[in-house]
Amino acid sequence: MTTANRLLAVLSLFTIEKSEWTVEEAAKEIGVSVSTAYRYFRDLSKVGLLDSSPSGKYVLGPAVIENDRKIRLTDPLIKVGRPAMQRLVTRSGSAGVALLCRIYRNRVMCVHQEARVLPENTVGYERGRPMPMFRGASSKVIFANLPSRTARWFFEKYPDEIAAGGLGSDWETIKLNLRRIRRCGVHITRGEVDSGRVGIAAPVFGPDRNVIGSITMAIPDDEATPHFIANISALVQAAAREIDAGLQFLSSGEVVQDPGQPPVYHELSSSQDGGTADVSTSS
Amino acid sequence: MTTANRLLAVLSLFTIEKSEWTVEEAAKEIGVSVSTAYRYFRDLSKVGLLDSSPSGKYVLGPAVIENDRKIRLTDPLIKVGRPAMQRLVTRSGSAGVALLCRIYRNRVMCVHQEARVLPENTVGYERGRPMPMFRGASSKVIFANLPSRTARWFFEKYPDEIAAGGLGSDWETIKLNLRRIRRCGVHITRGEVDSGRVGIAAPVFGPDRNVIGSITMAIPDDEATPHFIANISALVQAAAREIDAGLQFLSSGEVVQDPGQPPVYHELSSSQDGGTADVSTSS
DNA sequence: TCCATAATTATCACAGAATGAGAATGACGC
DNA sequence: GCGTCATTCTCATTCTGTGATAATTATGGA
Repeated sequence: MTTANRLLAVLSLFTIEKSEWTVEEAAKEIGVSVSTAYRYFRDLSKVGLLDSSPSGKYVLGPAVIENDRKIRLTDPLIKVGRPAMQRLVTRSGSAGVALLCRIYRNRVMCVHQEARVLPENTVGYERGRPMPMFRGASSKVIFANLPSRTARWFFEKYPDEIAAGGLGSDWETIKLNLRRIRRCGVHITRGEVDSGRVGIAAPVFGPDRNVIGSITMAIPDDEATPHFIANISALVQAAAREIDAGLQFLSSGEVVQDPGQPPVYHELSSSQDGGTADVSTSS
Repeated sequence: MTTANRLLAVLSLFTIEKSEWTVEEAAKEIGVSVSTAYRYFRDLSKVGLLDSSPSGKYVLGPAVIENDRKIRLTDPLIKVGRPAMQRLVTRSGSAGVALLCRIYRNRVMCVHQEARVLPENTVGYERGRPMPMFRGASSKVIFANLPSRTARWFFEKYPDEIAAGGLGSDWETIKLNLRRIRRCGVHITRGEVDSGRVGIAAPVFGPDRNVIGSITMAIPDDEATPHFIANISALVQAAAREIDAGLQFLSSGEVVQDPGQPPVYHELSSSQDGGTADVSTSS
């Protein structure tokens, strides 16, 4: 255990379940003396990552919120994705919510959401909440588009979770299911994450053509007529292609220090396979 | 410079202006060898605070977003403030946005915002953006309610900024202005932060009766009739008192691990001075 | 306002851990 | 497949973080 590790371990102590720590608690948990723990807490507080609340309790500090804003404003995926998502939500005419997710250490995490009506009808894929890789449209569509050896690695590490997600128990079956999802271009699930919600997701690819995340519309059950779903599937796919293109553009034209005026994307990316959505519901 | 300090300094390198760093750049900037910088980057990436994007560039990582969610879900101020703000926005009938701000190292920062229509009409007090202490209703109302010696300390450190904020150049004048704001209970500014917007703010006090933040309605200019402002002022004050009470409640009944059902607050806090708003516009 | 108690910082000798340079490995693009 | 760049490994040296206690500073109650 190095100093840096211990310092960061302190930061990792702060969870939703236990969001307040005293210096002594943390010292015991990490395994350092109280003196050292105080130094850690002081240094972390100095940069705003921690904040001391009354009576010696510490909590996560304002720098976290500030850093979050930095990400919101600079992350290429979010920067490119936001306008695409706004268009998606508007065009869809749905009361649902659009989600932008990305891979995060064997998990999937929502990094942005857009909706016409935002009274926080909290959805399972809440922003910042790590979600499993094998449940829900947003996750599965990513899983299906991973490089095959990566998918294989997941299978060997999490066979039970994959089976529980309804993707199969043996590698051959799984491979078939994943290919089907990949071929389809979108993936649709019903009530896997939130009961009463249908998720329609398409993969998002980075400049190197590897899947890096997904974009999803989560619509209420009662909107989910076949026709509406077909419509949204096309829109979701179009948005995904739009984001792909935007990311590619950003990574090529490296001169993106101060985005004087946002780059203009094709209204409907007419690239190779951005055609009609091959709708199919999978358990 | 200690190890912890250098490690955290690396994290602080990542700003909106320069959101991508290579290991070598950072090594030079911090003043360590490349080997060491790599260790730092590795440790920070391991806990998700950094993330390596292609071609050796690093950016802030997903743990930042995750931590932000932890704060949103656990910070007492936000937890208590959110429902109060939703009610405020609904009752106000305004197309404006409600802001919850808190003190942050000689600055003021918005930690939550609510609105009926959320098409991101970005307001100056954007969530996570540190703002000056002497401009705008949200800031000034906090400044005015600081303990007098703290206010004095600010005066000695930032006399020019205070003067620029229209609060006076000499301590006597400033003291009078601050008292006036304090007495009034709300503070109203026009176009100080965003042109075309009127800010109506009330202070929020912690369990120890010290000001810890403020709650604000930022409404469009054309809504700002005297009658409407009077209305909103009362609502903002009510919301502030509601939050005070909620914080007090939380800090007393420490048994708030799993909030089975949210505590119920008085619909309109009928406490000591929660009466009519003494509306007055100041520069 | 004062004191009592807890929270936090300062001190300092020593152990041990971080450091830096360069080699070795790994990844990636062409 | 090769060349280049990114990243990790190795290891001796030394410098820095550590821990126990003391000193100081908040904090809360009477």
